[in-house]
Amino acid sequence: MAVTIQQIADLAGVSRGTVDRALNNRGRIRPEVAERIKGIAKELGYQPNMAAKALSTANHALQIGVIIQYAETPFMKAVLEGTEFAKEEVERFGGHVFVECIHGGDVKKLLKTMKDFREAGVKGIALVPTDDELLKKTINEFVEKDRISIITINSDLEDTKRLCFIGQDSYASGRVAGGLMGEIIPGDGKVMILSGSQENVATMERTRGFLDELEHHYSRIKVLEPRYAYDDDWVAGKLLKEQLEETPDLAGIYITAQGESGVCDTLKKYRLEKKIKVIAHDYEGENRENLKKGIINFILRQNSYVQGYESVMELFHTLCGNPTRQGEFWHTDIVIKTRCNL
Amino acid sequence: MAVTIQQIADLAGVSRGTVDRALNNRGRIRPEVAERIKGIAKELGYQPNMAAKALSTANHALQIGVIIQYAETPFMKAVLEGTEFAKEEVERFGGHVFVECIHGGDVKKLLKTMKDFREAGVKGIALVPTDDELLKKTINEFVEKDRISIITINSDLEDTKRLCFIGQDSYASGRVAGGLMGEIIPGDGKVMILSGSQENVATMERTRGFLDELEHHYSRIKVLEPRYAYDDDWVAGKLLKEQLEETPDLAGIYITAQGESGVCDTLKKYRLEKKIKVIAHDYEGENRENLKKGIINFILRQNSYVQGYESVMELFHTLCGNPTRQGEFWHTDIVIKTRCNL
DNA sequence: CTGAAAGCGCTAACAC
DNA sequence: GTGTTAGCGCTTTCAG
Repeated sequence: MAVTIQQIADLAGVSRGTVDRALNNRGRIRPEVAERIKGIAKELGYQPNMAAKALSTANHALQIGVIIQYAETPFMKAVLEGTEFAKEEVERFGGHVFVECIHGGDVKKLLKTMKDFREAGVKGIALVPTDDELLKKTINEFVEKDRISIITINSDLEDTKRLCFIGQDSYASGRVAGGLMGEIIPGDGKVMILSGSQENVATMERTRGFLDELEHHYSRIKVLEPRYAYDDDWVAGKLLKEQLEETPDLAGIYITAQGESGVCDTLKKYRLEKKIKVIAHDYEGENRENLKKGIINFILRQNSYVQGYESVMELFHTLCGNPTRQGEFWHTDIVIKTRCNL
Repeated sequence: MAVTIQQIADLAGVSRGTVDRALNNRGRIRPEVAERIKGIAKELGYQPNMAAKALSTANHALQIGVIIQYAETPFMKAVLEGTEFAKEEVERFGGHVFVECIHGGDVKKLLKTMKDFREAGVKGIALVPTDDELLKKTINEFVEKDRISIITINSDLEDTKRLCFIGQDSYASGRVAGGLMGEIIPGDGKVMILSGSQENVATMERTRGFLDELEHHYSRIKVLEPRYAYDDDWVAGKLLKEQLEETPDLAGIYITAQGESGVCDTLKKYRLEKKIKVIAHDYEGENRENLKKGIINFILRQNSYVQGYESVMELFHTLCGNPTRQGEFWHTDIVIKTRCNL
């Protein structure tokens, strides 16, 4: 049998209520008593019973909020599937999960939703952030003043008091892309990098990883100057066309951002889809089709579903007294998809 | 607020106890009353509260057993890590998880442990099975007579009453291996398949998937007759040597089973480690080193950790009244590992 | 066959 | 500051 607060109370010669106050830093207790109780709990290896905790607090304290920006994108839709699944699980424990979708990036709406959640008594929030000073401040305020736990999904805000970040290691995934490219194109082939914009941290990191890997292990491959398509299919197609005119013997394309369909269409038009190797990110939407058809050779998946699922479950565990399970950074697997493991 | 048995009881004009008997088929209740109660529960969309269920039954009904055969192998060690993590989570809910390791394959000991678990009051068992008639019978008996839920890990016993199977789709992973090999060796290269034994279903399925993929999409690649190393490094090395004498221009090796180190050592001896591409399974033990060094080009990972973790968590959910989350087959992701995502 | 009531471990409101 | 107590929703005796 696991140790209970009653046992601690008996040993300390106090009541359950006092132990509860001590162990949960609720105040209204003499510091030296609190210390003594904590000592006994530690000695006994006390672990709170999550079922009991959930049962007794579910109706007020087990409320979790999720805020997804860019909810219209295929990628975030997969995140949402994960949160929905987690929602079901949490609600089976008597908790509540509120999911708010935001179209595109809209920090104002994000902040508004955070405040609404706080009013509603939410004790943990998982959100897809954007790099914004006011948002950072608000996060810190929520954590410190309101004791609301916050998790960043997909992109991080490192210099905040958030509980943790769940997402992919962009640099590492870029390196994986580089390693794959190195293997599948000729040793002295030419490679184009088609990126999003220089403001986007994630895609810049991917690019950096890609370059590092090729430089260190496939140094004879020639990597062309990155071009930026600003996540647009049409621009991506156009940039590729221009590149092909300059570099008719192009061997591979690494797409770090959106715009994959534009690339694939252009390749098809020029009948180059079997000749030029393509590596892209995000196993969602049209990418799946293009992978199946063999136009894209590899897709590096972010495991977005897992991000959605784990962010909610991590908050759930935290609220039930189970400390963080993975540390500050929770990097999801870099899953490589080929035509064969669709 | 979620619906509770009390609400159902009120509506049906009976007591909580009666509702409990009806909803959990405990008998000692008039059939027509039971039906009526079930009807009301359904209408109301009743979902039992897992926290309450866990709290009230933890000490007798939330006992889970895990039996791992071949526990000495690196692969199963990873499975064990997953079960240990799950164990902690379950025990935080007041449950109990007993883990029994078996050295090598030992059905007698497996059966003995199952019976011990049953005596101890265990209500769910996750086990790594071997294909054995008595084991199958015992599983069915446990499920039907003792109402103990059973999950098979890693390899399946399809024609039994087990709750589900958690493991990898061997055929699919073979196909992925084929697709990768097709990309990284020359279009008309020669490939060797180094397998375990013809009795091992999983490795035969991998081989079948590998062959299918190459035949359909890389038909000019020449696949040599499979050789069987019986999971032995020395034999594997020897078979490779023989193959190299017959086929000095070998371009790739697909290893479906154990014996990878033997292959890598031989390749190093002949200074062929950069020339011949190697694809293997199981990201554990020495394979990691050999992948890092570039001797192995790709490892297809089984996600053994996940298998261990999810098997226990699935039993936990089942015992807490949450129905199966994934269906009869729960195929874990086929994770491709390269030097870059170690 | 059915109802009543105790209890699982923890929290929170209320006394003192 | 500290103790007491009434729940949270479900299971499980024990009466009837």
